[in-house]
Amino acid sequence: MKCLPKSFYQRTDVLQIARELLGKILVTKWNGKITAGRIVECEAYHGEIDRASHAFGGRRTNRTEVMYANGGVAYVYLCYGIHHMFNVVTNYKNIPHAILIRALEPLQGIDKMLERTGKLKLDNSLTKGPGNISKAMGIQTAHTGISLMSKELFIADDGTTYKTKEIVATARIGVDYAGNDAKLKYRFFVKGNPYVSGKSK
DNA sequence: GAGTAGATCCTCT
DNA sequence: GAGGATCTACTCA
Repeated sequence: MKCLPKSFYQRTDVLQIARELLGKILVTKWNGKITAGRIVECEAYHGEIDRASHAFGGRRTNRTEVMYANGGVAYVYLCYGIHHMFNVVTNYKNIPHAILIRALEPLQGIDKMLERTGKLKLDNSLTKGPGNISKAMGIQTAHTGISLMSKELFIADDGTTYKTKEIVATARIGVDYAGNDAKLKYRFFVKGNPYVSGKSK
């Protein structure tokens, strides 16, 4: 199992990277407590030309600044005042591409995840949906901008890959406001995996 | 099982 | 001052 190199993130095709992220392992290690989960669902955000992206039209503010950094860092922000959302920044400097991690399959530190989320036992909802992932992994907005190759937070590769036919591409969730861009098939997930987030609203 | 409302706060206008 | 890349619980059927 090895940590993904900078060259994985610093590529121009965010859709390709999103596909390849499926099967990779997201690891956090706060205060020596390891939690890890396999990525089974994610969404690509296509920078300035994507109406659903925070950086649409070249919007550059304190919040989105980290998306303009070189690929390989975390972008975490608060949504609806409650949910912390974890994104992977990709591509090169000044190109605000990002991938939202939407679902994980828990692998390590499950007891820790249960403790953080206040749940009593493991079920499909533990790491289903971006808000739940951040909660279970202990990720907060304070972690925005940190490297994905650091000791506390990184994405690893254990050789797992999914075949093209095991990966499904659909429209993204919760971005109806984005007009035609809401129909883009930028959401990828592993077919039949029970941790993939369910119905959209 | 399906639909809806409420939580709750940071960010940008 | 408004609204959002969401989730959960509760109502109603």
